[in-house]
Amino acid sequence: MICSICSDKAEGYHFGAISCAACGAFFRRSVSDQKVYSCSNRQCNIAHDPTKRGGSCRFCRFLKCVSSGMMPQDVKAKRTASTQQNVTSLYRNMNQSSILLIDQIIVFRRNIAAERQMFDSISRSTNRTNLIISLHQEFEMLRRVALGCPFFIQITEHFSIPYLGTDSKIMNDPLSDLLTLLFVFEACYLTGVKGGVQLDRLFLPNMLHVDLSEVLFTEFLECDVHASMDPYRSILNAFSYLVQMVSRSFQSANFDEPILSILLYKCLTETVPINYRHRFAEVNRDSLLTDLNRVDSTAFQHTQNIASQIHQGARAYKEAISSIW
DNA sequence: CTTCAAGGCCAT
DNA sequence: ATGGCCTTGAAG
Repeated sequence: MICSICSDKAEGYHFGAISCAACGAFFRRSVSDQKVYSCSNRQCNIAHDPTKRGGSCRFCRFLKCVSSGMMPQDVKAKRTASTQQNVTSLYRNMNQSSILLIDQIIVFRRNIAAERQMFDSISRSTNRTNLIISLHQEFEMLRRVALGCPFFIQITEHFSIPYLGTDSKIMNDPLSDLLTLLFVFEACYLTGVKGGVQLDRLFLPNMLHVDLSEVLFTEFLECDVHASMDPYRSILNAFSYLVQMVSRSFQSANFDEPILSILLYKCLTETVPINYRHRFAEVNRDSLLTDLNRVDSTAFQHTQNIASQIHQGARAYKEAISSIW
């Protein structure tokens, strides 16, 4: 067997890909230390070369690891090993309605994933025009799926109908705040899961991505004509914040689906304007969170921290995006 | 029991 | 920072 990253002799699977121990160790360090790499040409040769030590480009090596099938989620999966155990004991500690709610959220996220129009280019960066088009598509889809989903209807029932605006107003109604939050949530989750944290790259849910290394991001900002630089400063800040803070937290917390669902529910219900909040939703949320705290207080702490980061990130993102919407 | 793969350690 | 070597835990 040969290593699918550096073509050296492989010794078996590491984090989901056949690789040598060295590339496995490199990948593990990259993820667990949350390194950030950058490279201007992005197609360096990664072949193993015994004559030089540590010579190859880290950005490209990591990219090769990911594209060869290594999964950041698998780092720290085994030794802590609590994931599966915690999920079962989490379910044991919950009442039936909480379990049903979590299942609904899991189905909800899967429905969204199934409905989503994927851009085929996983490895090609986007430009602003593509970004705007994909945002419109994404928000239309989120709106449609969300309003067909019972738990979403429940938490929004006090305001959803009168506020169903059209595109021009989309950033100004409470529903779009929820959709923005969904979008930011999925973007940060994916960025963590796909190793975008190391690549300084924000993955959007439909697999477009935005590079944040200085040169490439400047190109992104300048690729359309009428670019007075000012409004785009906030785009850079917002995107950087999402990658550097929220995606990182997602990656290190490494939640499984039920805990992700609890986090999402917490974020969504908190995004509903305070005088429109649904009483049952509040009760449900508190119940989910106390159950989580009882079973896994570390994960509970993470949900608290990440939730507040997501709220900040969604605010920054909304501001940045509305300037180009 | 054995095997596989993850994390820790540490000389380089 | 790297990668070889060792220990550890889970799965078969």
